[in-house]
Amino acid sequence: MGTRRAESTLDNIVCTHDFRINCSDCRLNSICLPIALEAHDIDRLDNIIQRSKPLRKGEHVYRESEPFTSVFAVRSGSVKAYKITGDGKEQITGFYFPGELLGVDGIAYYRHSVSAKALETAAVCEIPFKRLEELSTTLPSLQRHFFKLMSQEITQDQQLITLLSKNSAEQRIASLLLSISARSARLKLSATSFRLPMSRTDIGNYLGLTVETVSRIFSRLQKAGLLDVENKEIRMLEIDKVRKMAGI
Amino acid sequence: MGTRRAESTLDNIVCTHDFRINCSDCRLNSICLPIALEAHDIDRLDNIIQRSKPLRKGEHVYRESEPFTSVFAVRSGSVKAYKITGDGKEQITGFYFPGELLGVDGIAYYRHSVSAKALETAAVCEIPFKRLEELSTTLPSLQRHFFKLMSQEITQDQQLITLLSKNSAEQRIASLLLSISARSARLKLSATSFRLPMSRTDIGNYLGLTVETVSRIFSRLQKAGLLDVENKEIRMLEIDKVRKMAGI
DNA sequence: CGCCTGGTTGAGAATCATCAACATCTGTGG
DNA sequence: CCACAGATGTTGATGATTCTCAACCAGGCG
Repeated sequence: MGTRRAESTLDNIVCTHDFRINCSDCRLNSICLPIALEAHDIDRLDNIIQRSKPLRKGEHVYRESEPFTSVFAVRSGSVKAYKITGDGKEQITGFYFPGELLGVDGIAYYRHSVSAKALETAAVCEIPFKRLEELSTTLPSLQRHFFKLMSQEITQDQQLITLLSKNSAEQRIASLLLSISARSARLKLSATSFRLPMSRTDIGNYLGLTVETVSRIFSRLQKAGLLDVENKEIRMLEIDKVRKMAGI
Repeated sequence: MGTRRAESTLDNIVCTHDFRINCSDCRLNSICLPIALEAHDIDRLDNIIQRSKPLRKGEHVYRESEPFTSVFAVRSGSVKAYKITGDGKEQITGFYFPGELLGVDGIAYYRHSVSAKALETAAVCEIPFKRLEELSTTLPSLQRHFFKLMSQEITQDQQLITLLSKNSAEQRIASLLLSISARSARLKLSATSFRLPMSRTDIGNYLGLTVETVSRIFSRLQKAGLLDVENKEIRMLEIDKVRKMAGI
């Protein structure tokens, strides 16, 4: 009951105290921004990146409608992006894990179109966009990589659109679990055992479901023997069946 | 019964026969790609743009998983983007009207992640991406404009996500109508009277609803006096009530 | 300890999907 | 120009999924 499975949490993959580590040494650099760069170009990028202090749970990386000045890479922990709709409701548009880039939504209008806040203790790298833009003009591979990241954001959003438009509650949950599983694996962590950093309410919000439905489906999947759910700790016992359920 | 309201169709705003018109003379240039450019820079962009022959209804601009080489600007008519999901279903991810850019989804993996086909007779400008990229490095305002367009795509997708996640069938339809109304207005056409280029099935697919539900809601809005629906011709009689219904 | 937030479970209600029948529109060939 | 066929759209009856409301439980923190 009281035991924690801390070894599987996503927020421990880099030491959060040593936030001065630079891009060349960062163990995330194979999935983060500089993937396409040569060593000496990484240093040039490294010079413009600002490493911020760890954020505590609930603290904002940036807020909707704030002037857009930077994009951010998650170093540890996790972040949710959300916007407040016309009628005051929250809509979560994405969850971001270590190595993932957030904030590109702000480029269009020089303002952030969503807010981003830490789901747990988290650290982010801040990359001033103006300087990134300047650097891009002299480093074509950086420009290309940056285009690629924005395009990935589009592809992801479109996947979510499909999920919301066509799939049942069960399929949505299964897909989210598989997505988090894949990201956990990308970080060299377990693909079958991980901790959900977000609340059930957040999951429901993101997937267009109510908390109750989310809760019921977790229970159902557990009863069916596909999952072992213990609060936020998830163990996927039958990942193939989960895949099938998600429609893959 | 037999009378057409052809004056309001979106596909007539430029002469589809004269597809050799260049960017400087194009009446869409204030909303299309070169918005941020000086006259002599527009010429440089103009040189790399290829104008294609008009597409007939159902013809593809590009197909999912084809190698990505170009982005496209709609000159006349309209286009839908869609992808085929794992289990063989179609999911429409967007509708594109004159002056709008499509194809940026392909940048990430050098392949198109969706297919795009003409909803009616349509003409598009093809912009080879490689040359656009090269030109971008010497024209910062073009690079910035291009970032902006990709970012807009993200913002739009996120709006659709919110729509699908939080809103009722009635609200989704109302929102789509308002979106098309706004785009019609941007093309200097009527904001209250326009022709829907897509089928009811397409609308349902895009909004995550069945055809029947779409049809019923059109009927309901007509009975309530908010709309005048005559097949694909829409007249918005009470646009403020539609706005309220959409939650704006 | 008790409060408060977050999560679970149940019963009933609402929305939307499904199935089915029918109407209308489009375009093709006579 | 008409007739027909297939596609597209409308309407109704029924049913399933998910939401809403409500009660209850568990864990974390002052």
